[in-house]
Amino acid sequence: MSRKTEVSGNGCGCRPAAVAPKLPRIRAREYAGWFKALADPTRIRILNLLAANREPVCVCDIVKHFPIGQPTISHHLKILRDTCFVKAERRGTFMYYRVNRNCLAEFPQAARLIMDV
Amino acid sequence: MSRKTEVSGNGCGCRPAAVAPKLPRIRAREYAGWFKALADPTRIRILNLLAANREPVCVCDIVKHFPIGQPTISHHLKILRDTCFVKAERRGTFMYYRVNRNCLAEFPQAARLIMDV
DNA sequence: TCTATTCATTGACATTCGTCGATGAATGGA
DNA sequence: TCCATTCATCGACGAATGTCAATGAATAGA
Repeated sequence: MSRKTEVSGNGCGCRPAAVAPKLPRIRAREYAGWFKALADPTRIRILNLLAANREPVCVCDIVKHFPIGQPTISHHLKILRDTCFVKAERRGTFMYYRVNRNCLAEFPQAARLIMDV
Repeated sequence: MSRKTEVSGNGCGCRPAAVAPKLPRIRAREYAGWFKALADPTRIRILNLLAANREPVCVCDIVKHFPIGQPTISHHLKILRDTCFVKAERRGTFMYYRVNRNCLAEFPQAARLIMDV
């Protein structure tokens, strides 16, 4: 019996085999999607602006606070909408955005699952 | 006095001006860096594997649980090291990695600052 | 109906990212 | 000293990302 075919999972048997990750691939991809949506300083500050305003804010008022164009703001808002970090509602010509606090509230739970506690 | 030069911050004065984001640009960039480090399913599962193992795990044992090559695992580990999500320690030829639980513990606080609560 | 305003979408571009194969550095053992 | 093993780094590649200018869709008001 060669050393290559040993039992414990690693070649030499000098240390215990490592436990596999417990988080399913599907959920890892879901969490990664959430984090990816927040992996941009502009999106974080858009979220923070919406959170700092009690009332919903329309896109043109968001644009005023950033040095980037309106299409880019719309692009970021779409990403935040698709990950349900913000909600949108239209009033006439305007689109009013507000933060979805429930969504961010799930972060501690996600952190616990990743950290296996 | 034209409507363009009105006082309240938006052109028509029909709604209150939006409050600016409170989170400083510097901190937004810092948080985005943290989230970016977690914005990949493989890195999340590497973190979860390290968390599921009480003892530090060497790179070759990590590699066994993923369908990607060792250089790519090393690349991900470097990103997690640079953002201090994991710590490394060498023992002879081996590099042993373990999770840095303090770092993930700061997430709820970051979430609160972003959400302005 | 026509015009102005608000916002989303498209297409393009440079940059960044995830992955790989190849190679290099460090360590331990023969 | 030489070799085997472990891990990091480099160079390259395709895919995804952030940004913009231009355009389109929807709505309100004249």
